[in-house]
Amino acid sequence: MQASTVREHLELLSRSPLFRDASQSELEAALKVARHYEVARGEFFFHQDEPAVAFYVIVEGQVRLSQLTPEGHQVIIHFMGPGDGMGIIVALSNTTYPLSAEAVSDTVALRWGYEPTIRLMEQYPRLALNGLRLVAGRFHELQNRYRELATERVERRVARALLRLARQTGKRTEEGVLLNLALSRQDLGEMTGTTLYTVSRILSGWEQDGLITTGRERITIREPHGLVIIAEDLPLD
Amino acid sequence: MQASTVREHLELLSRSPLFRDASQSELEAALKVARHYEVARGEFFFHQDEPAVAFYVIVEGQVRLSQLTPEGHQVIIHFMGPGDGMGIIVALSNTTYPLSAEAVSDTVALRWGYEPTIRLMEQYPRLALNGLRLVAGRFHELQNRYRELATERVERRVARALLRLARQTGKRTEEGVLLNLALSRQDLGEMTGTTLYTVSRILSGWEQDGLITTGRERITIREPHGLVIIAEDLPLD
DNA sequence: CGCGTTCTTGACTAGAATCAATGCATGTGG
DNA sequence: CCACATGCATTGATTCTAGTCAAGAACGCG
Repeated sequence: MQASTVREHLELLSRSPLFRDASQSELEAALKVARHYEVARGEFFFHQDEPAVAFYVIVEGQVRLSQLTPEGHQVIIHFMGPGDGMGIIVALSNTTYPLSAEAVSDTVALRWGYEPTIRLMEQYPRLALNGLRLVAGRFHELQNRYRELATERVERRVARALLRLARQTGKRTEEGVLLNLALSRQDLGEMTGTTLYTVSRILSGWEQDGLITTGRERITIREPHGLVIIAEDLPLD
Repeated sequence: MQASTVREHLELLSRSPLFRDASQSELEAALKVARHYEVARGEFFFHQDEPAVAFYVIVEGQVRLSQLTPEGHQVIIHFMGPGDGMGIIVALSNTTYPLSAEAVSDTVALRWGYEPTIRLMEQYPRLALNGLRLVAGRFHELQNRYRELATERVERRVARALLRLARQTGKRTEEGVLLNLALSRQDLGEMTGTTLYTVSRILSGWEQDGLITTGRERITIREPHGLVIIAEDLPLD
């Protein structure tokens, strides 16, 4: 690896929540046992139910985490971008991956195997604690989405999903906030526990109201505030 | 604390997943910084959105973990019994509890504060790793339930919930497996993301088919196999 | 330009929520 | 021990959200 790349990676790691407050030497020790790993668009980092042998921190690109039901329905659990870690939890628990990780664009990541990770964590307990914290946040989020799914209407869930995506991967344009991500109606349905038809109807409605503009696998949010009103079920003024 | 109690606690901890493979000295160190904690039926260990200051391992009794939506709907996330740990995740991430923990029967627990826990974990990385593993399992389960909620019908979800509860707190009787837990239709609804009316209708149906017998806050499963068939959507033979 | 996706829209249906009335247990106090 | 209050459970009638199915339009790519 080139020196400049190493420096970039160190820089990225230091900004990644997993390595928060880690010293320079810890970062270097971690990076030393990491492998550079590239995955092309459409390829998988790992599949559901495979034994978990490694965890990854994304350097560049975007990854979709999804679960497949025995009946063949897909459920999208999360999208991830640079700095995010995948599989941290399971790589340490010696089980199988509970979901599949697919690159939705060409993706570069750092990869840690099981043994090195364990050694690293035992040596630097801070990393294990950070891992726990990180997982805590993810857990927290999943619980909230579980609650949403149990108690809220589809329209609110879709509104929330869009706002979340906007925060994660939104890109300001003069039109509004563009979701910088190939995102089909099907995908949105799988994220919110509904069908592509219902999503289509909802988006059409919002487009009529001027809240968003849509295209094939493209959505721009013109009035984030309007979506917030729907997501939070506020009275319209 | 009496010596016999200490011995019991050590015994319990050694069987608790959090302290799996821990040495006797680790257990003793952990127990030394723990506090005995009792909560009467109907009282709370902690409430949602309070700052997380401690985690607990249940010694005796049963605890219901639930979330309250801004609109006032309640969602039951989990029931816990002896040996289970609550708040492990958040107590280490210095945030707030994402849910409330209510004792559904008089409950005895061990309690660890934030500082001692951190020190313990830094000293014995194994505990942090175990914590991670534990959370991984819980995470895994929550993901599965999220997927269920997104893709499955109410009847299947209720069937699964009953089977889960039977595994956790079931008690064999000559009638079948009794759910040893005051469990109202409302509770079941909040566990499965539906209403008490729908639950009532479903249970009535199953009772007609001879799968279960019900009473006020009491359910006995006569034909677990029948429920499995519904839960897994197997063809009936 | 033709082809495969993705998206839209309409008609219909079904599953489940909501509302309302009533029936049962359980525990309480006279 | 009975009358009563309270909370839990059942059931029916109705409504409505969202799923299903079908047909065709729009888009982007080779």
